[in-house]
Amino acid sequence: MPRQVDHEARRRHIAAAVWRLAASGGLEDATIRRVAAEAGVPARQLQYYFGTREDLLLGALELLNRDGEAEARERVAALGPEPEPRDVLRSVLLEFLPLDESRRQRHLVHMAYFVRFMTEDALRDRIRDAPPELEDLIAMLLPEGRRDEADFLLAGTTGLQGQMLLGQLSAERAIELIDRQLDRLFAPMDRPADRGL
Amino acid sequence: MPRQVDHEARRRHIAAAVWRLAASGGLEDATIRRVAAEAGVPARQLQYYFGTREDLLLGALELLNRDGEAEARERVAALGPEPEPRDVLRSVLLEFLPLDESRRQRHLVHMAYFVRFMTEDALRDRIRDAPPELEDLIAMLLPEGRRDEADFLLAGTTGLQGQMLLGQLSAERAIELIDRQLDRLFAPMDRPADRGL
DNA sequence: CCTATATTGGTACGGTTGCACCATATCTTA
DNA sequence: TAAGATATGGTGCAACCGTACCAATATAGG
Repeated sequence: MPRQVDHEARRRHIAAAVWRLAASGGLEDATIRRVAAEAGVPARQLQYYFGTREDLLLGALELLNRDGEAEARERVAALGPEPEPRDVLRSVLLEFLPLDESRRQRHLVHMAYFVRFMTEDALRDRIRDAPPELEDLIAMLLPEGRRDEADFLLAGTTGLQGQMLLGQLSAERAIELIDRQLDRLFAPMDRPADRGL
Repeated sequence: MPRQVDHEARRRHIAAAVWRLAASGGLEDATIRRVAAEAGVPARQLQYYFGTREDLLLGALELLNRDGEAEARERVAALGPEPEPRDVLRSVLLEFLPLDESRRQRHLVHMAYFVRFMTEDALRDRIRDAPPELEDLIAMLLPEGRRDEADFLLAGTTGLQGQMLLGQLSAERAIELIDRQLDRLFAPMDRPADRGL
């Protein structure tokens, strides 16, 4: 057999080029030739490692998500051995905000894929399976597991994400808004649970 | 002078074709030739009424926003002469949800423009001026004008919009979640304002 | 060493893109 | 009616697109 090459590494290298282009100009900028130039490899290599352009975009998205989940898990783990539920929840929510370049680019790329998510059935199915567990997790971390508050909390966080990406909202303000909601939801229970349930 | 033509009507007719294409396949599907075919006019006409493709996309967006604002104002006005603040607020928030085909298409198109909003400076400036007044309005409609709650309420609503567009959330559930938040924020004030301020 | 095969390179093709350009038609005003 | 501005139509061009195809290379197993 001929030279063995680390496929995973090469795919990741190419995928990173897709991310950069998609984040700055949308999916339409991620053409095969442009991605190849951005990655510094011959265009033919993209064909070899990903196949068609559709496969390239899908593959790049999958790698992005994998990286994102790993990063998120890492940050939650960094909270220590037995973290407070509130801290875990806060960490999970903050994962949705573009607080560093890594997260910013990731969310930017997700936005670029958004329209395709909605119209192309292949993508649509893939996304409709994951998120219920996320809402479940948030509800579990909330005192008394208030589902309505959990759902709106998550929605609010993704809303803040959008405003931050548009430059309408500072990181400090976004975090402050989330902390205010957490203050309320984790408030001492010596009164009738302010209408959240 | 020659035949006079209703420019505004023609531009709107063409813009509607842009919306349909952008809503179903993203901005990259809104090529000059495709838009022309969708609108049933020669491609040359797009050049005449909009100029370059960039101008076409910008013009189509502007018409979309104008239509959206008009529709929203109409629905608020339909509440009657002296509506309750809560009803006005609810109406404003529901305007962000894709509750009918008109709003659904409008928000879909906005998503298609999203990445460009973030990167192209021309668009970026245009969007950074409008929204503060919206948050102000919401805060004003809220009892005691709690700014933090107002901001998070708007963020939450746009978050629900995204989930609905992805088919993850039903209209009923989204409205229910908003109404729960309104229940809480408009709750009687016989106790110390549940930590919102 | 040698050969089978994983990997790379380069290119060519049919199709589409945005746009500039030229000619024509149509109608209002002078 | 003459004329000139407004509006329309069609075509051509250079650039780019995705991808199929063919050749060359390099290396691991025999």
